[in-house]
Amino acid sequence: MDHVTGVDGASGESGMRTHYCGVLRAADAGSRVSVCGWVARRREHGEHLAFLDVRDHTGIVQCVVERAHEIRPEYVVRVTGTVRIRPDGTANQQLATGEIEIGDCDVETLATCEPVPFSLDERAETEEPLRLRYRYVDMRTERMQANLRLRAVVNSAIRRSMERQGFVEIETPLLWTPTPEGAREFVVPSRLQHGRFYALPQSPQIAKQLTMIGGFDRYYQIARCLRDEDLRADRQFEFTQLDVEASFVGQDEILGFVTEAMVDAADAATGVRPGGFARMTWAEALDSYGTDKPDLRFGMELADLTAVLAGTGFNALHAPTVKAIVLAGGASLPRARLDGLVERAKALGAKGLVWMRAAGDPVTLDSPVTKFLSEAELTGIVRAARVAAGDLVLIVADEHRRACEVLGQLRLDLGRPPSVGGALRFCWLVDFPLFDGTDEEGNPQAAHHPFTMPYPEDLERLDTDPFSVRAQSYDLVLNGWELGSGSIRIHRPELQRRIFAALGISEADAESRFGFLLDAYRYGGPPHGGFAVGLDRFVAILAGEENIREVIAFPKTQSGSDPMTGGPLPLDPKRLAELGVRVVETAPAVPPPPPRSTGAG
RNA sequence: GGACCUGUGGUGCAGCCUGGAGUGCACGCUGGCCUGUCAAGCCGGAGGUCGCGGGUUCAAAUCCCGUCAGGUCCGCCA
Repeated sequence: MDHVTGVDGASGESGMRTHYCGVLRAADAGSRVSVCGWVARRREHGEHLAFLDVRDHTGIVQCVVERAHEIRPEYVVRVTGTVRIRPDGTANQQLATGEIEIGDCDVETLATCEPVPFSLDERAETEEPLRLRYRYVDMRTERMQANLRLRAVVNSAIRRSMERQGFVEIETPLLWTPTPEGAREFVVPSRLQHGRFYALPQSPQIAKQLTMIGGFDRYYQIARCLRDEDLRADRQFEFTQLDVEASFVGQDEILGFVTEAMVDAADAATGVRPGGFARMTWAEALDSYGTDKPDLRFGMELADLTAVLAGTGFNALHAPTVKAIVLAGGASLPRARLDGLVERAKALGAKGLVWMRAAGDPVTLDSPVTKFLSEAELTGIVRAARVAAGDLVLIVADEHRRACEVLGQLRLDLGRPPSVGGALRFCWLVDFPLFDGTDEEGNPQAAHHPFTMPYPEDLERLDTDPFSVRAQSYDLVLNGWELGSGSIRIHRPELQRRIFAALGISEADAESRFGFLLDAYRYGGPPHGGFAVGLDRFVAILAGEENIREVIAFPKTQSGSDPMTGGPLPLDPKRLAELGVRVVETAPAVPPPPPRSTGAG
C-alpha cells in the first residue's frame, strides 16, 4: 500500500505533524520529525527509560523517553524528536518501523483518555454490542481502519469506472412517495400536510427509470436504500448500492457495465483483476447447486439420479426428482454425524435423506437401504454421481425444487470454505422466472419487480402457463452471496398493463400506485434496463468479513437499536403534535439510556 | 411472529450437567521495583446486583418459570 511519506498543508494539520507514524524508515534517520497519534502501549524501565508506541492509521512507531508514567494508553499525543537507527540487536522485525525509533523526544499530551472499555489488541475478541457502544474507540483498531478504508477505495474505484463508461451520477430523493409494493418502507410524517407521509426509498428504482425517460441514457448512483425489514448478518435497515440504469442497451451490455465496475473495484481493493465471471441460467443453478446463489469456490455439484431410479421399487427414492451430492472421504463419518445429517435434511423440509458409504474397487455402496435397490440401480448411482472409494453419497428424493434446495444447503453445510482470504468467484445468473409463488388471492407474484420485461417468445404462455414465462432479469452472485439483481424494464404501456393484469393488479390499482410512472411512459420512454449491486456485501467479502456490520461505521443491532446513541427514542408530545402524529401504543419498557461512565477499574 | 445459542469484577473465559462460602485462569486497571523493551518483566493491591424478576430448596451463578439484551437462523427482504 502506498503511504504518504510526509504531511503537508493539504492535510489541514497546520504543521502539527511532519510524518505519519507508520511511514518512518531507516532512510529518515537524523530527521527531526513530529508525529501525532494515540498511545498504543507504554513500557517503563525505571526512572530513566520508557518506550511509547504511538499509533495512527498508518502504523506504530516507537518513541524513547526518559519518563512516561503520566502518559497512559490511548492518550492523544504529539511527539517531536529525532529519528534514529535502533541500537544493535534491538530492531523489531514485526514492525514496519522496527529498524528505527524516535529519540530525544518532546511529548505533548493533546488529550487524555480514561481506561478504554475493551482491548484494542487485534488478538482480543470483544462482544459486538460493546464495540458498537464505543464504536469511536473500536474504529481505531487495524481491522476497522482497514475495512472502512477499503470501502472508500471501492467506492472511489466504482465512481471512476462508471464515469469512464460514460455514466452520470444523479441524486434521487430520500423523501419519496409511499408505494405499497415490495419491501416494507420507513415512513416520514409530513409536518406541512398532517396525515400524509413520505417514504424513504427501498431503492431508487422508479426514480432511475424516470431519468431514462428524461434522456440520461446512462445513470448511476452510489445510493442509500432503506428497508424496514428484519435484520440479518447480511442485511441492515440502511444499505448502500451501486445503482445503474441505461437506455438503448440489452442484457449483455448491462452485465458488461457491471462486470467492468466490479473488476475495477476488486482490482483497486486487492491489486488483482478477477476473471472468470461464470454465467448460468437460474434453472441450471438450481439443478447443479440447489440454489439461486451458487458458491462456485468448491465443487460438490448435485448429481441427477432421477433416470437411474426411475423404475425403483424402493419407495423412499421414488419421486419426481432424485438428486445426490458426494462428500469426498465422507465414508468415515461416524453414525451419529450421519443421523445428524438426516435430521438436518428433515428440518430443511425433505421427507428424508438416504446416505451410502462407498468402498472398494470396483466401488460398492454400503447403507441400511442398499438391500432395497437392484444391482443395476446401485452401479447406476456410482456412475451418475461419480462416486469413489471412501466417499459418502447423500440422496434426496422429492419434488424437483425441494430435492435440489435441500441438497444445495447440505452442500454448503459440508463443503463451504471459510470466507477469509479466498478467491473471488463471480457468477451471473440469468433467465429467472417472471413469477415466483402466489399471493393470498392466488395471483402470481413478480419474482423481481412488476416492471420486468419477459422474454417476448414466452409471452404467449402469460395467461396459460405464467410460471413458465422467463424474465429478462439477472442476479450477480459472489462466493455464494447475492450481490445484486437487475432486469430489462418494460417500456411499452400496453405490455405493462398486461403484466399488471397477470399480477392481479387492476387498472384502477395500477393507476393509484404507479400512475405517475405509467404517465411518464406515454411521453417517450426508451428501451432500458439496469442493475443494483449491494456494496456492503461486496466490501464485506473483499474484507474477508462474514458480517456487513464490520464494514459499516455505525451499524444497528438485530433489533434495530444503536447501542451508542440509544436510538430509537420516544418523541416528546410537542414534536408529535407538530407532526400530527399520535402514538397509540407505547413500547412496554423503554430501557434507560446507557450510563455515562465506563466504570472501568 | 417463531427456533436455537449467549449473558459470571473493566475485557475474554472456566465454573452450571451432578445445588453447599463469589472459587479459578488470562488480560486490563492501580501502587512499587526495574536503563533496551516491543503483548516487556518482577512484587503487591483494588475491583462482583453471577443480565433482571419470581419459584423450588435448609441452601441457587448452578434446577424450574418468566422477562430483557445480544447473536445466528426461519418467516420477511417486489
